[in-house]
Formats: sequence, structure tokens, C-alpha cells
Amino acid sequence: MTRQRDPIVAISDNACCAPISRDVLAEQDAAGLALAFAALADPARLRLLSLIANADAGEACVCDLVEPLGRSQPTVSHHLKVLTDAGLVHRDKRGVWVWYRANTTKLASLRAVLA
Amino acid sequence: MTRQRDPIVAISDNACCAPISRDVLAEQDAAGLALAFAALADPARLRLLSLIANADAGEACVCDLVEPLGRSQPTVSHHLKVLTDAGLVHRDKRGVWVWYRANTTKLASLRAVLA
DNA sequence: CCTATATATTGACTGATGTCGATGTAATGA
DNA sequence: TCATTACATCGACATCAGTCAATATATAGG
Repeated sequence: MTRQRDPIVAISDNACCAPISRDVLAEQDAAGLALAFAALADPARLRLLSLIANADAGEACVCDLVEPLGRSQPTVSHHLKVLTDAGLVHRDKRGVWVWYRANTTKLASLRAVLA
Repeated sequence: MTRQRDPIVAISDNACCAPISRDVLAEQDAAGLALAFAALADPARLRLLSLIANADAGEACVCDLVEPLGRSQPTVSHHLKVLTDAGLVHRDKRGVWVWYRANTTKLASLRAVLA
């Protein structure tokens, strides 16, 4: 019998595991999920995500976020990096501007884990 | 003189607000949500929640959690307090044992916010 | 009472995190 | 080439968070 290769998955988007009420989380899965939830565990980042998701065409550049967030530009930049590293937003540099979009797939996978 | 304990405010089970993709989060709502997600932002607590939700009859006492979690009893107690304060689990002391149950309503409200 | 057991709290340590000002970098246009 | 604009990175600071050993509290059984 041929040993099947593990499917290659996009780490940032796919759910790591079954819902928490269905199977006990493995340490490794829990560690990965904790990183994602940590990215959501800050008011500034939750508002950023919300600002981006509600922006025209579903995307916003940093310049549109600094003022409504009420924090310094470096701080906004820092939080956007955290969100990006956690896979919660997509980053797209076009010219001088950097546009961010919410990663709805990732959000859906987190929702599924909480079921 | 009796030493009073700080009142523990029960965090509401209900969703504080519309899904993040529907309306821009207000600062205050974001702060509250951040507290809930912060409680999920730790591997030990995610595994605790999962262990509790998967336990027989949907509840587990601390004594059933220490060994599978692989952390000291005070540390487990600490994390259970964080989960309880965040409204993610219910606490029920019966005799010497304390039983914890997952708060599915609270989990559902967090899922709704991520939509 | 006394003891054993279950859970919580305290104190200390270490490492992570949010914030900002200053500075760096990259694109654009005059 | 130079200046301007948009964004990122760095360095510093203060605060917070996870962990454990030691200790406290509470319940149950003799």
C-alpha cells in the first residue's frame, strides 16, 4: 500500500483542526491558534480589521487608518504587521501606498474552531 | 474588619455588536472583545477549553485537567480563572470539587463577531 | 479537633507587548 | 538630483502575562 503524502496546505488560511468541542486540541494546534487569537486580542487591531473590512472595495491603505484609529503611524504600522503575520489580512503594495484586505478565509476558519 | 474582594463583573454572553465586516467597531466594543480574545490567546487555555468541552457530561473538575494539560496545579487554576472572568466557562463548586463547563453562548457570540 | 484532599492565592521571576519619537527606505514628481 | 510623501523599522520605556514553589482556604471523614 502506497503511503500517501500529507496534503500541502496554506498555513494561514486553513483550519488547523476540528472544532474545540469536537476533539481535544493538540498542543501544537493550540499553539498555532493562540497566535491567531493573540492577533485579535487588542482593541487597536480589532478596530483596524473592522475599518479595513468596512472600507470601500474591501480594502484600505495605511493613510486611511491612522486618523480613525487615533494612534501614531508607527503604531498602526506595527499592528498591521501583527495582523499580516497572523494571516488575518492581506498586504498589497501598489505604488507608494500599501493596501490591506481582510482574509475572510482565515476568519472563517477561526470561527469554525470556536464551534 | 472583613476584607472585601473586588467585584467580579459578569461579562455578558451576548454579542456586543455587529460582525466586524458589517460595522466599524467602536473603541469600547473593541476593548471588551479584546479581553475575550485575549483569554483565547494562550495554548494552555485553548486546550483547557477543549478538554472541558469534550469531557463527560460537558464538564470537568480541576483534578481532571492538571495532568492532561501538563502544567502545575496553580497554573491551571490561574488559567481557569482567566477563562471564567472572560465568561468563556461556567464555574460550579460542588463539595470539594469545582466543575467547569464551556459557555457555548459566549463562544457563539464571538463567532458571530468574526463574521 | 485532626488529617487529608481539592482548589485558590501570593510572590517572584522572566519574557512578551503596546506605545511613541526618531530614523530609515522606497516611490513619485518637479 | 532633490524634495515630498507613504510606510516600515529601531530603540527605549512601561506595563502586562505565564509559570512555579510556597502557602492559604475550604470541605469531607474519622
